Amino acid sequence: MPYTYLYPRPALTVDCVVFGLDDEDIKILLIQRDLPPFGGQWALPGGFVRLDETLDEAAQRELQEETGIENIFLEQFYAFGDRDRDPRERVVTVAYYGLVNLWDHHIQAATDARDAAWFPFRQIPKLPFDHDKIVTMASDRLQGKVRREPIGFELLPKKFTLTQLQKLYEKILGQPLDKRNFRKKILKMHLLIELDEIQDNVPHRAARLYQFDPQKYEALKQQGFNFEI
Amino acid sequence: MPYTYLYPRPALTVDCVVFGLDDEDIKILLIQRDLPPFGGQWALPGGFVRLDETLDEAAQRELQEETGIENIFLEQFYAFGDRDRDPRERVVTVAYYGLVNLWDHHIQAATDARDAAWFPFRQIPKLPFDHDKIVTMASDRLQGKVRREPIGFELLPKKFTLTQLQKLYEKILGQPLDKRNFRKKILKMHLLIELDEIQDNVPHRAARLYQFDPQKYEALKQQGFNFEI
DNA sequence: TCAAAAGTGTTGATATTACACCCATGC
DNA sequence: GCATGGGTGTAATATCAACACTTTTGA
Repeated sequence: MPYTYLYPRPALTVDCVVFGLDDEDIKILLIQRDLPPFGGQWALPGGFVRLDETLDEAAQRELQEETGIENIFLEQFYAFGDRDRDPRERVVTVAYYGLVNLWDHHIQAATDARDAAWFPFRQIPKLPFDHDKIVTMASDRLQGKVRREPIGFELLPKKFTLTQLQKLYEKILGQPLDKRNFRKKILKMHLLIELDEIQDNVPHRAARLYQFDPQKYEALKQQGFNFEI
Repeated sequence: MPYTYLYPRPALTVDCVVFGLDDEDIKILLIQRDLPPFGGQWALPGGFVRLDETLDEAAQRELQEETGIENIFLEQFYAFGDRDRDPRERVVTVAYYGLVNLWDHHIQAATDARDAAWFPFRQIPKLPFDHDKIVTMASDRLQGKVRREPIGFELLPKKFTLTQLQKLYEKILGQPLDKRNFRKKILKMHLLIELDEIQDNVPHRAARLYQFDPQKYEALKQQGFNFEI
């Protein structure tokens, strides 16, 4: 069922750079392409935008279809439109970055993908198209975002310790942080609710648990408060 | 000469939010649409992306065609893809913001536009499509950009005074800055070359002229220097 | 009693803000 | 001599970076 237009149009796709965190390295989600071009190669999940969905919806859908991951934090960051970025024809892609923790999200390959897997960020294979460029830019944007907006909390369980939070920031920012200074800075923002609970079943002194207070954050933001780590 | 595809495609356009500075307010460049939809209304310059040009090229071309402004600083900032943003059909637009000074760039209406004109930023008419949203987001992005990258210098003549520079930042940021602190901060960066020249033909004490040093900036940036005002 | 991580303050350096007067020039 | 903008310094405060030991707990 062909579609005809008066003028030629580029194809429009979305691509997703999803960063994943577990106890170790930061990882990135790739799929093994099933179809040409670059069949068999590992690449970013993504695909064509349909007429009945927004760009954000297209990104969430493609991610779900190709990797099984649903309903995660995804933010659009750039449209890549170089002439020859796709060997088949002119394709413009709108790129998203996302962030998930690896405990809550299990991947499974599906549509158009033989396989889906997490790769340690420093050991990503050479990617097809301009996906290397997309990944680099996504990483930069994520770092900026995570410093300026409290999105890191989405990766932790509801109740978490300050050390867990610090480790998370160290992994995303790729640098160690001073424990005392980190705690001072975070607590001074008054965005965390100190709970009357402590860790359970740990083979050492149990740490106090905290909870992020999104309402407080929204309220402070109204007043011009700037989150910054 | 119709073009046929196997699957339907959204149309792809670019739109430009160009901010202009002169001695007074900050202004924004609009065109009066000649064709439907919204013929006769003021809107952002922009148009369809061709197959043989990158997104950046499309933005520069449309701007040139519709307003006569050429070869300016333009940066892509977001793709807008809501389903009903265009009443005709599904159109995704990649939006750019730009910055020019009003002395060097004279506008003239052309293709698809009856007229082109600068509107004071606070007196923009109601715009069609989702152009209001695009303008708001462009303004936010521009402010972030101008604080973190020395793009403000592009708006001044090659040789400028510190007061000119300060006035420029005050207009873009929409807030007054302290003269002594501003000068301290700027000079401490060592990005300005102090010239042996002073202003000419001014009815008061002539101010020293400075010049921005882009090479120095690139060198410092390599070393992790962060421009920030 | 040992291992493992939790928790906690101070100090010096640096950056930020607020603020007011004299200077040079052209008219 | 006056109007106009040019140019300059300091003190108080806030922020940031560096740094090490004691505490608690379970095994």
